[in-house]
Amino acid sequence: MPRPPIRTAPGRSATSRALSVLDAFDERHHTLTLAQIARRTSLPVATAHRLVGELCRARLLRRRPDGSYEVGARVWQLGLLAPPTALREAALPHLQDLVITTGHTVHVAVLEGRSALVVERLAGSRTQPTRHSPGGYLPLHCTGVGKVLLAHAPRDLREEVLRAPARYTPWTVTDPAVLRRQLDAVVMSGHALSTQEHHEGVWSVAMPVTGPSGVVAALGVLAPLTAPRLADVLSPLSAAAAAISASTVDVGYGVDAADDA
Amino acid sequence: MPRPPIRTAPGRSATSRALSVLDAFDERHHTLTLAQIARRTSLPVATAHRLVGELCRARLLRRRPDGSYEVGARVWQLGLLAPPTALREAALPHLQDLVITTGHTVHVAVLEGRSALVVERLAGSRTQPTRHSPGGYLPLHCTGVGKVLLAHAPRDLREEVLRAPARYTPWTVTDPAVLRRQLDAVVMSGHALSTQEHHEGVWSVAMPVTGPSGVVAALGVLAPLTAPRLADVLSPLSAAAAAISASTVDVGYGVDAADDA
DNA sequence: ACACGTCTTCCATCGCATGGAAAGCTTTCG
DNA sequence: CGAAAGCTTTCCATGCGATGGAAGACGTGT
Repeated sequence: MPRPPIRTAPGRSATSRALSVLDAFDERHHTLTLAQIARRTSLPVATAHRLVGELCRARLLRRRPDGSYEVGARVWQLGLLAPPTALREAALPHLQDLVITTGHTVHVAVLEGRSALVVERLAGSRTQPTRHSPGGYLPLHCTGVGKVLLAHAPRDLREEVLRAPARYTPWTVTDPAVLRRQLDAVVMSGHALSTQEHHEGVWSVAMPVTGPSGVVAALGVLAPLTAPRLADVLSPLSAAAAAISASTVDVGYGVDAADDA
Repeated sequence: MPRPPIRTAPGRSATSRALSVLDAFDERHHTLTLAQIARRTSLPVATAHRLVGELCRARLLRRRPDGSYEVGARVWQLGLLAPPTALREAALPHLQDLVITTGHTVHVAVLEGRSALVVERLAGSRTQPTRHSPGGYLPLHCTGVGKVLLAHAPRDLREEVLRAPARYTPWTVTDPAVLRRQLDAVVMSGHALSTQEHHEGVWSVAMPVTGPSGVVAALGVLAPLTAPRLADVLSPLSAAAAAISASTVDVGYGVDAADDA
């Protein structure tokens, strides 16, 4: 019997569909069943089934004994080649120093789209095993690291972000004019401040980490409002930022080696 | 003018081609140009160009200012969802303890195909900033961690690996019968030994890390031949393996939460 | 036993991936 | 300085293979 013509593909390319399967996984969904993947990607089950099979063959996904799927170790391996890893390696020892000297939580972030991507974060008290926000995003306009990155970002991105700054707390600054002035001050002074603008009861200072070609990341310290003076943090923060900048010089511009077949 | 019929696709699926582009990147090639990618994947330049464009749109690749490509931060983020990350987080504090008490280099590895995948590695002397073999592979038949993993692996994998054990040093054991006996001993004794079987001048001991459903990883200590007695290492190694096993219990079987659109 | 949800296989249709060709561009060399 | 070599990008006619509805197998709950 002739089958009625299939409603066929919307417009997305074959590859983009396969990749959207990967996007179905996130912090809250480390493992998914086929049906869940189909729903979350809005793909027909049959199509999802085929794509998932391909991704498993490429080891980007792994089928678990119970039949569900998880992100494969291959992705982790590939991720080690991405820029955040090199920065993370370079920064880690200095982050530890900074945690020890300040006693507060510290983190490093890079500019990623219209957000700050947290590359590493170390908690202040060693009692807590570092709930890992690494991999998470922070807003650019109301966090210390975000302001540093935004202040040194291209003009157009800066203006785009200032167009509609989201409010997180009663203290969040949402006036573009005020923010513009703050960002100019960040460039001048070399550090950025945020006081309860993202989370109540928390303030942060951040400074830029520079590479061969300008600012590549931001280093920030988080402290409770009750914590003493900014002055106590600025000096070690500055030292750590300089140290990371120094060890980052030879990172990122790596191999240019011979060609290959 | 009518174009001669295109030689068309060999047989690989569209998706597999796109993914093969990712495989073009490795430890020695953090950044590649379009032409290099085309060569390394054996794809026509035009095809590679289109695929690379798609991967960039999905943020799995990033175009660098100089025009070349690198693995994108998105891959790093996805990699954080993969099993090795959870294991790594759980193991790290205990690895540090073990490094301090033994003074030697330690590492954790999981079974990946026919190799041991190194999940984390910490150097003994703090002078060296840990050349990161994380992400690298070790052979199963001639390393401490490899033997532990192989000894607890399914029968068929075990036999497959024993079929043709590669020689790395004059001390590498390549006799299947001897290896079989060693592996049985590993299961009985709870630890595996390798003396110069992989690298000359280095011996290693390893023990299994267990999860809810058997052995999930191996914890190993590397030491120079000149280092003193095995007995000095066994006890702290055992303690660390137990500690990691304990904190790994709730890892891997995570969210089974509500469904989703 | 029936209803429901999941996973898997099958296959007719036509959308879109494909790759040769040519143009624009930069770098290297004589 | 002009030519040559290499890299990147765009174009588009062709037909391959991605697509998704349907049906069957399986497991589970009522």
